[in-house]
Amino acid sequence: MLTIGEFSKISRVSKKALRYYDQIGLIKPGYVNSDSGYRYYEVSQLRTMLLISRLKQYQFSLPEIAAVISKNDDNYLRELILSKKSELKSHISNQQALLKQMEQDIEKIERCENFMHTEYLVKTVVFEPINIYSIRKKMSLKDFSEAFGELSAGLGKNRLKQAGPFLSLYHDEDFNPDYTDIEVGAVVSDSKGDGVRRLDPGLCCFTTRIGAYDDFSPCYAALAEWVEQEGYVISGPAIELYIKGYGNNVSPDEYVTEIYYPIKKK
Amino acid sequence: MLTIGEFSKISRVSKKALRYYDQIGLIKPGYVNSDSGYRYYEVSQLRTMLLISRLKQYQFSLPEIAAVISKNDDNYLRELILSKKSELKSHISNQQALLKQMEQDIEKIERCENFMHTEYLVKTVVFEPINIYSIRKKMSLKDFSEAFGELSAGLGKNRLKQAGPFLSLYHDEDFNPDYTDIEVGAVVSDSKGDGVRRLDPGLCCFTTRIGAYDDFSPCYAALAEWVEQEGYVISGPAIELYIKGYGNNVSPDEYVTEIYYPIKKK
DNA sequence: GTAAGGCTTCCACTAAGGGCAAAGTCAAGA
DNA sequence: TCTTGACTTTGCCCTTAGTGGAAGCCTTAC
Repeated sequence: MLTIGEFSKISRVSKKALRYYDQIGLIKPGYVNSDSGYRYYEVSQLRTMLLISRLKQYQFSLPEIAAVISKNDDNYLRELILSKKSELKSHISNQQALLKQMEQDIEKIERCENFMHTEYLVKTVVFEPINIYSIRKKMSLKDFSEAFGELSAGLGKNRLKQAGPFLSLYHDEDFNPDYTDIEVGAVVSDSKGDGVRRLDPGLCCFTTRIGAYDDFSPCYAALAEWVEQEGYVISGPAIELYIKGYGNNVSPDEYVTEIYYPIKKK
Repeated sequence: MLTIGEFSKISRVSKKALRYYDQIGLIKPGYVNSDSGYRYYEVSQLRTMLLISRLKQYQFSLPEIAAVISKNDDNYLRELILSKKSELKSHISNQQALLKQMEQDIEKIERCENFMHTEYLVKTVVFEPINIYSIRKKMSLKDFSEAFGELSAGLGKNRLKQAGPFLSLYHDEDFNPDYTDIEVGAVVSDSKGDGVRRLDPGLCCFTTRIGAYDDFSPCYAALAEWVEQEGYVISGPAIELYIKGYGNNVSPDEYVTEIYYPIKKK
């Protein structure tokens, strides 16, 4: 049997962590002296501890690791590693996209351009009423793209004829990235049907953004600045119109999105 | 001026976060009604908020972002982005190594091998006394490789003749990954000199590990199991001998390391 | 027998906010 | 002018995976 210090040294896990793992029931010492409270670990527990450390490297949470250990089912573990693997993969590709953006920003700074400042031409328009088929729900921003899958399925099921681009409306009061009140939709020719409604935002200001769906915030900032300057106020949820996008077989650099804010005079 | 809710919606930052940023002084609303405590933001602050969000994506901590904003120096920002970029790059390559290991583990499970179980042949030997030049200090495990640079420099400066492999000793009581008491050294022919000492661990058990310096824990576990089984106890700090390694112009897969534990009979 | 070091528990703290509650404020409609 | 409902305020506790320190027992070596 090993004292906590010996076990800590061999397994390369801190004593503090070992006590914590004991506390949450992840790995309990083989024997605890009930008088002194001293923990004594079996040498065989080193294997378990090793597995824990490995899974921690793999970004498993402690409850997940505890589940793996208590189940002791290789197939379950395999599934979990596979899912973590794909999670990690998408994480890596996100980070690689970030790297690219960092490089662009550095170039911008080196060209002495005003960092973060992109010009957007803002115009007003009276948004003509359209009929849309839409699904509105609260979702995490991560699930945004999935919603369009659901939308397409709904279009087919209801035998609706798409007559314009996909779009989305941001209804949230009180922004929260994990729980956003979004309505995704598509312009349809029909004016009746399940999920079909009339969209009539009236007077809007809008701007056109060309490029991938990475970071629309500068557009929104530009619109808000314009609204303030021209003495309007925003009077409804923002509308994004995906003029050219994912479905159009063009590269993300050529995506075209129009962003509208319904406005009225102050 | 915008209420916190409007500012939140446009900037896509939660109200909670905005209040928190106000509290820590990262971005304070342009005007606060001193009667009601209501926060009102300038439209122009959207640009600042955008910068904050961007830097947060880049894994800047909030104090780092605050420094960027208060300094308002493009060159400083550029340096910081550059350093975050290289940090992120090494992070990505770590994660890619993890991916590879995950794949190996999955294969192992699919071949129905005992997961995490590698056989190591453990033997005993009387470790003949050697002279080593060494540097002992507490360091983070991340700085481990740097220590060998320092060691090489020290060897040259003290005109010592290297007469054997590099090695390291793990002195820590109470393992702590950020602050480990490690002695890195090299076998030398001289028996006197600054930093030169005699290493005489006596009876040892040891095992040989072939492969990259990624995860030695299974070796340590195997050694500890052997020590227990054979009725010994560990009597000194572990020693790693880098027989073939970084300096030897071989691929990491062919690295050879011997790991020793000084032991005595119980 | 004693001193040193090892072990115990308990409390506070981390980063970046999220959840919730009670209470105060604002603007629009009656 | 009043009321209602939406909006905002502060304050407190909670999150992950532990770290740090303090005060006080317990073991072990000499």
